[in-house]
Amino acid sequence: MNLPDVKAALHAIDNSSLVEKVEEQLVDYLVKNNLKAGDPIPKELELASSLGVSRTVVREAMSRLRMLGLIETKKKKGGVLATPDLIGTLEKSLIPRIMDEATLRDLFEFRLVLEIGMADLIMARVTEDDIQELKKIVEIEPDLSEDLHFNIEHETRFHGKLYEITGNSTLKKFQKLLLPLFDYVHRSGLLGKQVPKTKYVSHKGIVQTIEHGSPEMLRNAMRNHLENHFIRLFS
Amino acid sequence: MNLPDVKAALHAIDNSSLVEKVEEQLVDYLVKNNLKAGDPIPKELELASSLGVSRTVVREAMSRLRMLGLIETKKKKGGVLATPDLIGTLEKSLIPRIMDEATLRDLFEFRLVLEIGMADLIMARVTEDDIQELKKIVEIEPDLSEDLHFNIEHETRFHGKLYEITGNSTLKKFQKLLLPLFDYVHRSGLLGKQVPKTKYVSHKGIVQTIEHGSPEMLRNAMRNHLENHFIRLFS
DNA sequence: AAGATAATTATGTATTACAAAACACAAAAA
DNA sequence: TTTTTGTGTTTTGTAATACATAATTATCTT
Repeated sequence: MNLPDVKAALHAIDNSSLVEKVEEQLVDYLVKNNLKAGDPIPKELELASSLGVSRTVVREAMSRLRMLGLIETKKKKGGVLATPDLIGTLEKSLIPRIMDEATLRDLFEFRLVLEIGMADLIMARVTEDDIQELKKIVEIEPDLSEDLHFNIEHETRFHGKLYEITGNSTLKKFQKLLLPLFDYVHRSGLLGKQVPKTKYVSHKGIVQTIEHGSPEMLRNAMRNHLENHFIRLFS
Repeated sequence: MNLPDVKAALHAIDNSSLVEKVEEQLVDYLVKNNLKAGDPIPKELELASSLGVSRTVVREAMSRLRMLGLIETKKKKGGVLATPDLIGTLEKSLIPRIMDEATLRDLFEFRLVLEIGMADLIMARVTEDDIQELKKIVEIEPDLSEDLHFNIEHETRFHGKLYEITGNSTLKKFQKLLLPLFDYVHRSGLLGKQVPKTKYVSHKGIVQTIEHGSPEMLRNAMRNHLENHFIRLFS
């Protein structure tokens, strides 16, 4: 009897706690009843007696949903459905030194993928003002030899502006979220050694491409700009 | 006195509940003490008395961390630090009908960005076996006129395989997470009307590019393949 | 010495009690 | 009449206690 057979024959025993079950039931309730933001949720005591558990358990489950931003509660008023903040939730569990290396590497790649892939959004939505601001940023582009910390700050400001131009605030928040992680990954030696810093397409080059080029050209420029990182990944 | 002044003069009162504060303190504790996966956490009663709150509050806070996968607890043994599952956490709060439209649109774009940007990962890591499997998938590429449901399933299988080839399992999980959302966005009329389906670069074309082309060519092919979606976005 | 049994310890669940905020509505004051 | 003030009620937030349950350790029996 091989593994799939076993799985079919035996169904997994329920190892979850009451809280987990109630949590599931609650989400189920929200979805099934087609509730939308602002709609009220039954009182804790109602839920407790409906589900046949103590208020303690209901409260723990609701506490979890509250953390996800799925619900909000007020004294006397009770709970209402809210619109959760995806990225904010992610933030809570993203603690570099705790995460396993595979995921860290994955997220590092994730950034590269995003920055290349967002070229089309940038080209479609960039404004004259954006270009002026980018120019102002790259005007003071630091030399490679200069202070590393300043370099990083500059990098962040430039790339951050690019994310902003996409007009996709989820994307932007995601970037902000990943920032502390890169610092960590760089330092951790997770990606093999730092390659000798050659400069490929510069920030100035990217701005020029945005101003006068095409989405395709921007993708290529961005890919080239990130070459150092790719080398470390694929070596 | 205008608003910024007020903000500076008056700092916002602390409106957070005890549970939230304890939650924060706990995460702080984990980070500050440089704990790594498997390291034990103080007992609930210790924490309660250390923090000067009831066990109820400590348990609610820990329940939240447990949900994030940040800690695990066993009877008699107590709690230990664990490695959280980022995407799994996201999954809990990603309920399409509850999310606001702006975020839904953002996530729709997110997918397009990813699929174009991951060309380099694909080209760097694709194997002969992968190509054979892709060929087998596109062999039975359905006609546009055929059953819509089958079309969607086919789309999913093809693009899912591409994510898999990247070797980035976080990316793959992310895709899986976003799947139900696209269904919803398509139906919701959130993106203006469906454009008349023209076929641009086909799945077959993409496979050919992967087999014989360059990363740059794959990015372009992918961009073209997704043209229908981009049109809806930018119109 | 091996295995069964009991004691111990920490988490999981239930119950009760009360504090704190939000709301409703009546009573008092202008 | 309108506004303020008080008073009661409801529902969540926190605390305290008790006991159930699982895992570990110690103890006992043969």
